[in-house]
Amino acid sequence: MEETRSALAKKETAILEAAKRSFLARGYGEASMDAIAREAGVSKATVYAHFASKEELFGAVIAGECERRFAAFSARELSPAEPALSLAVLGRRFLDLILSPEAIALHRIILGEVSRFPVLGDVFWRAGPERNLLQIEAFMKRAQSAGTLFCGEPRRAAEEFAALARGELQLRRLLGLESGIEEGALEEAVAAAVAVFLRAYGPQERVARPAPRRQRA
Amino acid sequence: MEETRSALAKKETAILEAAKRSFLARGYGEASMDAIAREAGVSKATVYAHFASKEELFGAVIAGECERRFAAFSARELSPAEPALSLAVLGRRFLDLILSPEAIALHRIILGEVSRFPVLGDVFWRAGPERNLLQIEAFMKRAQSAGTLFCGEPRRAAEEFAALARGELQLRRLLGLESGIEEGALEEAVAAAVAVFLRAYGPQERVARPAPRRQRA
DNA sequence: GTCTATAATTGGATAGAC
DNA sequence: GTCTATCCAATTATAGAC
Repeated sequence: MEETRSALAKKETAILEAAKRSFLARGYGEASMDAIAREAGVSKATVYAHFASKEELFGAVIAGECERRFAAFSARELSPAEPALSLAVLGRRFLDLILSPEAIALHRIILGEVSRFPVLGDVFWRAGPERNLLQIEAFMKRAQSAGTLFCGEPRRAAEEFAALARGELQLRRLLGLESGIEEGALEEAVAAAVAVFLRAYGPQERVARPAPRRQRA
Repeated sequence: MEETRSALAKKETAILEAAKRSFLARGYGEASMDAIAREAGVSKATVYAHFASKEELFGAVIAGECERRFAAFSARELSPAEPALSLAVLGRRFLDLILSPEAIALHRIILGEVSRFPVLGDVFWRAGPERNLLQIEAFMKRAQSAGTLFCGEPRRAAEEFAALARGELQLRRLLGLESGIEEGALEEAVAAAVAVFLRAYGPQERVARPAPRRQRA
């Protein structure tokens, strides 16, 4: 019995793995059930014994991948006492997550297919961006309570921080530009995002700036 | 002769228009040359007389659409004397451009197909985001010269402002969430982006904030 | 250049034996 | 559940007449 269940599970896993590779590499349209079956080492009929259609297999792959990829993101242990440091760690974690080649591939697929499978939009949003934002928001709230950040609504601040950290990096990766990973550039981007965020909401007092020149009345 | 040229141009235009509608609505994979020819009112052979392949037609459509859509964006006439006002106009213009249904559809297609047609990444980047950023950067430079903004490198500031204005709005549209256009929300998003940008780089003097509580040594 | 008709291939899905 | 073999629809691309 266990042997049987194990064998079944193995085949299903193999199919899902092969499907994941095919879909992420080639997109829904170009991935073929033939190729998936071949790569999984089973016949096409077996694939259809486990998944009623190509669309269902696709949905299972994408939903699983969304859940798996974004589950680990957390800001719980970051201390609000030193916002500069914690935000830098948080920003770096965020970028590592959304810029990974797998996340980029997943992102591309979902955006490319969301008009055909509208439910993917919800699934992805809730599993990915929304979860990230909730974590960041929780940190903002703690920092505000601790008196180390002054950012008004934590949710809005979380979106602003995420937007600053992302900058144009994510879009450039999605477009296939600068696939080469420049470690220094990532650190620099995070540092810049933290700097501007703290200029706006940080605790430091700032010196007055020269008043703008005015036309005479 | 003119009749002939006009007729030829008309057919080519009709093909391009039909192809644009098909590709933007259904994506590359699901759009068929049959449907495009039918919708353009010509035979499939005529389509192939003008464009050697489906890929070539797709490339022509996308490149043309990128150029056409983003060409008008400009910040040249915005005055740097009143950064709050000008940034609000600029941000609103930016959002109107990138959130339009046509831009969203174009974005989806390109991200979905860029792994198959890598050149699309460059074409889109240069025609769209890069052009927008150059306009914004030019404004930042002028405002900095005028002494109304203090933002360091204008290019970085431009990316930050664009990121703040975009926030999560663009992603949510791309994912098909909140397709309903809420006019108020747009204005609010722009106002928030301008506010945080000016908190970081604006000319206003700011009051000191209470120092964070510290642990005793 | 344009059309009709068709070739050639591909890919999703299934029948039937085991 | 799994396999082999096959059906059927759709699609890209082209041949040949005008």
